[in-house]
Amino acid sequence: MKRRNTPTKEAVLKLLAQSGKALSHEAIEKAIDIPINRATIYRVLNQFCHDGTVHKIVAEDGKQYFAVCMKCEGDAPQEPHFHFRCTSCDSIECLKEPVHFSLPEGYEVASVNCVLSGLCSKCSSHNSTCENE
Amino acid sequence: MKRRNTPTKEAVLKLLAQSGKALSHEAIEKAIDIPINRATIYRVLNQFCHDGTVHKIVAEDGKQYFAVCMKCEGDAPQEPHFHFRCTSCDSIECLKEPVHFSLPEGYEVASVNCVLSGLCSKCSSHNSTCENE
DNA sequence: TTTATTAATGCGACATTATTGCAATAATAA
DNA sequence: TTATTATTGCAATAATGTCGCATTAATAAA
Repeated sequence: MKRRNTPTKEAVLKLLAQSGKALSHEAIEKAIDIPINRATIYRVLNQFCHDGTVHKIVAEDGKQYFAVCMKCEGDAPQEPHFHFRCTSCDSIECLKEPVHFSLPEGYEVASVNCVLSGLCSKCSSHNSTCENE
Repeated sequence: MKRRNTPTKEAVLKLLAQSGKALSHEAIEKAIDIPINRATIYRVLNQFCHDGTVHKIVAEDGKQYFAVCMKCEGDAPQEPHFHFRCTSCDSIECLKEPVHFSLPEGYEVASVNCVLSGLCSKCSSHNSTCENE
């Protein structure tokens, strides 16, 4: 199916790229300057995923987050990497850290979903040494 | 809050232990011989998690799966490990493979949720060499 | 520039997962 | 045997994500 350029797609992709993080549909809906329907956001995001522009992460909260593929070089086919979810500022970021593992005989991996949760550097330092902003 | 032994708890824990896998509330409800309400299953499972008897995994389908902590020795405080979700037989198992990673300065990890998806050895061999059962 | 094609969108409805309040039940202590 | 209160079932609810359908609009064709 041929793609068309629309304000919606541009806005979503721009937002994802600028934020540099993985965002939920809700975060996108809030952060974006034009009103976009929830169903549309999902359709756009899934299309991006299908086209390889964006990748999806499912966190332990069971929600889907979407991030551009990737600040890094970009030509390599996107090595699986860890994601970090800060439970304080509720954002998810892609880590440089690649995911390494070995599997028992006969197993075939199709996708990798690895999320570490806790406090990012900002929030952990806030908690220990600073006041909240 | 003090715990009480009930047929429900016994049945759920026994099922999880016997299966050796991570099960969803739905799988538990189906597999168990006595009828148990969905809400009750979740409450029991979350209680087990809280008590450290069971751990929770969230797969890329966004669903929660629960597994006993663990066939292995059991005295060590349960090292984070990979989980494998077979998309064919739709089961999740704990892998021996531990999760290793390093984090940027200042980050603090509270929980680890790593799920690999694909075909387990049984299903991948069925696909390539055998008929379906 | 105008028209035709069909991808994209908004809306409402829906399926699913998970949680919560409340009254009834039952496990344990007294 | 009785009292206490953890546990359970039920119904209601919140939230996430998907789908069908009619309308709109991006792009190609005339």
